[in-house]
Amino acid sequence: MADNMKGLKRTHYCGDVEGIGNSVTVGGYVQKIRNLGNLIFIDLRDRTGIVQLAFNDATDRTVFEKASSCHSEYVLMAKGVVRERESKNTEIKTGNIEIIVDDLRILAKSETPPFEIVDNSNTNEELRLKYRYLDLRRKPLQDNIIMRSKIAKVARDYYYENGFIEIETPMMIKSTPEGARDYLVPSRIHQGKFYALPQSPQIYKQLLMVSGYDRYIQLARCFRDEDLRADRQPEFTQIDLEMSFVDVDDIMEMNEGFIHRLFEELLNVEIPLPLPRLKYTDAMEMYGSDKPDTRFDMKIQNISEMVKSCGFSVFTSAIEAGGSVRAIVAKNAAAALTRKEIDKLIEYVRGIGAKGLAYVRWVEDEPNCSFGKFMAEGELSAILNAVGAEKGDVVFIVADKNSTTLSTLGSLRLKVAKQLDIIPEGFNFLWITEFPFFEYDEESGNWLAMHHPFTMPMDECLEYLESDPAKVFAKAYDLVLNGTELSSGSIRINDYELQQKMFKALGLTDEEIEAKFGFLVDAYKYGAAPHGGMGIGLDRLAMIICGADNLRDVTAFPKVQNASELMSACPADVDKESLDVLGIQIKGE
RNA sequence: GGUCUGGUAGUUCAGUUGGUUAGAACGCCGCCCUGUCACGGCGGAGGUCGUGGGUUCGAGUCCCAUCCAGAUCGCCA
Repeated sequence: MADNMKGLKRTHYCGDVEGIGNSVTVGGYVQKIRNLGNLIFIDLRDRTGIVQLAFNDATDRTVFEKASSCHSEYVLMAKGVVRERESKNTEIKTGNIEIIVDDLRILAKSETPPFEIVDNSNTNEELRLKYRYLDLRRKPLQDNIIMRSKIAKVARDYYYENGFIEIETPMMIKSTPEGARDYLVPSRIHQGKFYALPQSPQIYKQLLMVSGYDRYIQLARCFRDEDLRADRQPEFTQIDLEMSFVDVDDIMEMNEGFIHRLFEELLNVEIPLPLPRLKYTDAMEMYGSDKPDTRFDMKIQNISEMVKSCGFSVFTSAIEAGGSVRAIVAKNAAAALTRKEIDKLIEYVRGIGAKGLAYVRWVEDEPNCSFGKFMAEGELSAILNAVGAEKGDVVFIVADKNSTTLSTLGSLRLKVAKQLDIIPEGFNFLWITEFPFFEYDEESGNWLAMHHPFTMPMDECLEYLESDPAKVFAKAYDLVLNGTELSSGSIRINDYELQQKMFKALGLTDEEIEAKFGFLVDAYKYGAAPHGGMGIGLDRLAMIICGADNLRDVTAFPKVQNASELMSACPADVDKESLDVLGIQIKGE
């Protein structure tokens, strides 16, 4: 039987113990025992840190015996007097003191854990996830979870102070088949019908604007039944907000204020405002990505003009077909990128859809060029000169249709930068603005909405809505941090007539409109102020602030790559009776 | 869904060309130790080599299948 804590009340967290001569009571887990025979030290750990308990000849014999019976991860409460350590430990906050214990309670014993609870655990993550409740005892993980809580607090503080109202929207909603796949929820009283878990509270927050709540915020749980990534979990949290009587700049300004405060309060980092902005089209031209990592340069350069009449048919035929030839320059990379490394990169770009990769590796006096024999006298040096390449650099060139050229070089730019380890530390924010409204779908030959169909086109684009969809840009904006899309938002259409026009432009019939968005469209018949908003990915924000490279490290109970959770082993089978009640039959059974 | 990588004591790993009793460190257990903080010393236990087939006189090692985990592309705002 374990002891109880009768008569004891915790006075300090382990990491906060101080004041030589004070009588203190602490509680925590046994991190480490050093038993020297007639002298025992126990490192006691709680979420704030570690304090050393000491048991020696001044200690009561029963207490001493009890201390010597302790093992790793036992849960203890100890009362005693703080005194100075004979030799200090400079590694920890409480390293100058220890507690001479006169009352020790073993509140819970522990089996030897399947892995050691230490800061630098390199235990296989699979095992740690199975015993997540033990993994969560480790300080690095506790620090992340606590940091995440602080982010949530700053968000609430900031937006509340700016007049936002927190409103919960439903978790069980109508499935709206657009974008990602929904998780469906069956119901006993509606056999054959399903709720869906929200991919975002989008429609509800717009309705809240129709209802006049003016400024809404929610730390909203969202769900998407898609494959996972390091920065993608099937359930995640958005700092979701919506504002009325605003245009693009108002929303950006409000959220820049949050970013600034967040980094100042939590990391003591000053983020200069306003945050830089880049139009979508320019981002694609320069970085081949709508979420460029702008912590390093290596911009994409268009050399189509220079090579359109050169002797290399790969270049010329790409241009003749309406495509382009573009290059990036990896400065001082020739030594690091050997032929073998470059061959791997060529293989990589083929894997992501490019036909090939031309390169110039300038390591000796004469540049080594993969297409040199096709170039006339002076052509190569003209190119190198134009892209700003010097001895020691490597130039990569892709010739293809524009979208492939840009996306390939965009990915390659990131890959090469990581490989060369030239990405500096820091927090680099960037707004991407003026997204194209429509996206041409080559398969169906239709123009599809790039964002959701309630996004407001830019004022000056309205006239092209029917005549020239390619010229229509949206009042949509993404916030990018270090190459990660942190947030996405837009101004919504608040005009019923315009919304109808928009649906027509997207080729939706009245029946489809009614079935998909009936109640939302109807709501706008009754008047809505101009409004818009965005959702900031709390998980991704936490990941970057904590310096983690995976969402699992900032999520208390994360899912693994196949969307299952290893600790509880879910999803799981349910018994036949439960399915019968729901009127569900599993295919093949 | 495709491609790639990994799975050997509790943990992290090593394991030669296929060869007889599968090793190390940490952890764990026992004994000793009064100033440790990676405590130290002596001793000990601990393995269905992910799983199932196959090749072979013989498989941790080779082949096939499968499960689990990760990375990446597809997918995804």
